Amino acid sequence: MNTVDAGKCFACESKLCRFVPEKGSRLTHRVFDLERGERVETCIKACAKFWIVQSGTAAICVSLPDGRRQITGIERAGGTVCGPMANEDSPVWLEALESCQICELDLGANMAELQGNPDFLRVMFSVVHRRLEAVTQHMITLGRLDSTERVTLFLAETALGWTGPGPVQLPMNREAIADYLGLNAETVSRILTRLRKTGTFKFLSRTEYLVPDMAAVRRRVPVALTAPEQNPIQAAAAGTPPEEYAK
Amino acid sequence: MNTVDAGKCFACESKLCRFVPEKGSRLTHRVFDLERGERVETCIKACAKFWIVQSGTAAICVSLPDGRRQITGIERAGGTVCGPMANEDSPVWLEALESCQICELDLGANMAELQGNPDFLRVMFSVVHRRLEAVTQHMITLGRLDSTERVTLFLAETALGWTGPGPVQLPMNREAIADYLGLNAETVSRILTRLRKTGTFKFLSRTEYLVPDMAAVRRRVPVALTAPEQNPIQAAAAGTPPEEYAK
DNA sequence: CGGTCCTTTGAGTCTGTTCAAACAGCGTGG
DNA sequence: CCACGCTGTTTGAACAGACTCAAAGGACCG
Repeated sequence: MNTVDAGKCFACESKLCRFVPEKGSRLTHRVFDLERGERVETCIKACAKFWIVQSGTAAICVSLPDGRRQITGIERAGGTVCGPMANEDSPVWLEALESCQICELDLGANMAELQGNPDFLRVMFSVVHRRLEAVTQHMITLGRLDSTERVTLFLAETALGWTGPGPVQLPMNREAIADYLGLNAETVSRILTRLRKTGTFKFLSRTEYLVPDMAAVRRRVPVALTAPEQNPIQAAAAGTPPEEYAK
Repeated sequence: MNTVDAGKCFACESKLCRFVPEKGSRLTHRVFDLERGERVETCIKACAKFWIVQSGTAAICVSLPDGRRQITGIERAGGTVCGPMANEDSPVWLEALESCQICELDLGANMAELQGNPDFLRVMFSVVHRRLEAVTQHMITLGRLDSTERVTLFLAETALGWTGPGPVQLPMNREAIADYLGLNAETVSRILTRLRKTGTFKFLSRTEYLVPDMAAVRRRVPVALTAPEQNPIQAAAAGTPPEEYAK
């Protein structure tokens, strides 16, 4: 954990750190380097903290008293998670699915002032709205898709979000996938082998795969598969010249 | 459908109509009286429309090409639904679960101006954030609760949200409950009879019930059951004197 | 009184889970 | 280098929960 290096923030979409009053303060602006499995606890409620995934992949997790766990969201580099997303009922935390750098901002000190700042409010709206879209979509997955459709959809979406070179990297183990899809690890494993055998996906290793025919995958899934896009309000909110921060 | 009567708006929490430029215009500010089953279509995307439930109960519905349906939210009197909640993939509509009065606002004309209005932006944030909380919670229900827990939770939450006199009114049929809980109608019916027989809930009719022992219900459900509460950001956003509108 | 819609109940099936065991990958230490 | 232990994955068999299909029962309305 160390003071932020602005040069590493290029991935950040929300650029929320521009609203931190004293730039670089150790209390209001920190960077965590997490190894797989490590967590950042989110505050119970009414907190004005934000976490921005700079690199790696993190899961937003909720657990029930008896140990059942649901991953309510997966954030890749650039994604922002905000404190108000937590609710008081169950513990919510951010967990690194792979080595992960996470920037934590605490805007509590000047929250009162920011309440009158349209720039800030648009970014906040954008962050929350984007998550609402994702969560709503995932609700349909959990409520109305069978296990094969869930896994197929998950692999397809992961592939569409994959920007790196080479085969798609799966930064989660079977259990994490299961907790995201509302299944259990054995079921996920069984379905993955079935999808491999039918040739829908080509697995190079347990964590690398290719999608030979995305059109065929689309036909196997009852929802539209699109690369994430911005809506006009988000675009307006995020309308900050990136050059300013990329140095 | 007729021009709004301000006196009927007392239930509205967001008071978004104060941002409509020409108050009472038929195009930007309409009221729909819906009978059970009737719908209001939500625009595909990038629309600046809002719907406020004035009375009755409405469901936010999504359907898949093969007819599967998921109810992603239930809004009672006072609740606000906003256009950006729709996504382009699947048709999304608002459906009256019982006789329902819904106020539709179209803020498209002055959206550009409103982007700089902190009052408006705080309300928008509040509306979207409140739904995000509800949807996240419901995701856990769909992903990790078994059918009995889902139905028990549903009845308990409905009861906690019930403000009227007398027994709790259930404004949905079995199929709608099923589509909300990711089950099917027969399963819901079976579980309801089981819950009736074990005495967890006392049914006076198919749509009316009492909760004899809420503490016992809480013990049967693995999540905390609390009456809906506002967080500070929402409170700040909704901080408009209600008297101003109640006349 | 008949018709429609919704609900309940039953029987059988199927999907996904549980429990258990074997297997593979990988880092550590001898 | 190999043996060992750890962790995560795969696979199997049995089970349970939820679904499908079907039929009967109620409530309501003309």
